[in-house]
Amino acid sequence: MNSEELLALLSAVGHAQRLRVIAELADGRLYVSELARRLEMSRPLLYMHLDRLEKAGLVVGRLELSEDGKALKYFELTPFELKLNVATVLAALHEDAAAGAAPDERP
Amino acid sequence: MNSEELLALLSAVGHAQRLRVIAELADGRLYVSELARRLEMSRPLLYMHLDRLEKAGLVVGRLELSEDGKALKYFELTPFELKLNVATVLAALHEDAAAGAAPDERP
DNA sequence: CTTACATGTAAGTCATGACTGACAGGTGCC
DNA sequence: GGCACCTGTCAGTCATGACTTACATGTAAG
Repeated sequence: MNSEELLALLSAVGHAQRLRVIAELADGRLYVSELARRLEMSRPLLYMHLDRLEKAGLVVGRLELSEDGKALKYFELTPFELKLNVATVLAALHEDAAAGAAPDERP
Repeated sequence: MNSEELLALLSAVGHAQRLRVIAELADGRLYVSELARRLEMSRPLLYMHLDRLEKAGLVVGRLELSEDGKALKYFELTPFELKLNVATVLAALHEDAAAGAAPDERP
């Protein structure tokens, strides 16, 4: 994991609203409108947060057709586990340097 | 750990510059001006980042007098370790709710 | 055909965090 | 005194993230 991925993850989780989104999805998947109602949040705003979370790999969204033909966009949590300490930070920056110095594994 | 503390921690670490600060301090403590030079960052800016890190409990600063009487503000890393997953998030939000509902442990 | 519910996005506002430059002060050294 | 260091903070700019309102689309049910 490089620093870009690490930053995406940390800055995604490091926001009060997104913390609530994660908590709400912990019980199981939900579609966007329903989730917006539960969190009392406007849908466009929720979209942004879900975008952020999805880019960080914390949630995945899937558009589905319900039995009665309605389109519903379901989001569910991706299991994640990160041990955050000094070593993690150093490793991420280290990986950046390695990638920058040697973009390809073997010449 | 409640959500406020969790957010402080995550948003503190979740920034490229502060990642570099942490990495630089990993080798040992440094005083502000020296740290600013190494990171090629203006001192006022560095102060802000150090503030943020200190409030999150990731670093501690101590003003010391060198042998020749110069005042130096040394910063050093505080060992930290956080396991970040869904359970952590839920626990933090849970703690908020508990504190809000029952501010005192026993009546 | 209107109501109700869903997705998706564009446009614009607003607050905040990130950053700069300039200044105040203090000490030691030549 | 003047230079070379340090600490600390204020005032201001700038970019970005967070947020709202409004609209376009589609389907199903009454």
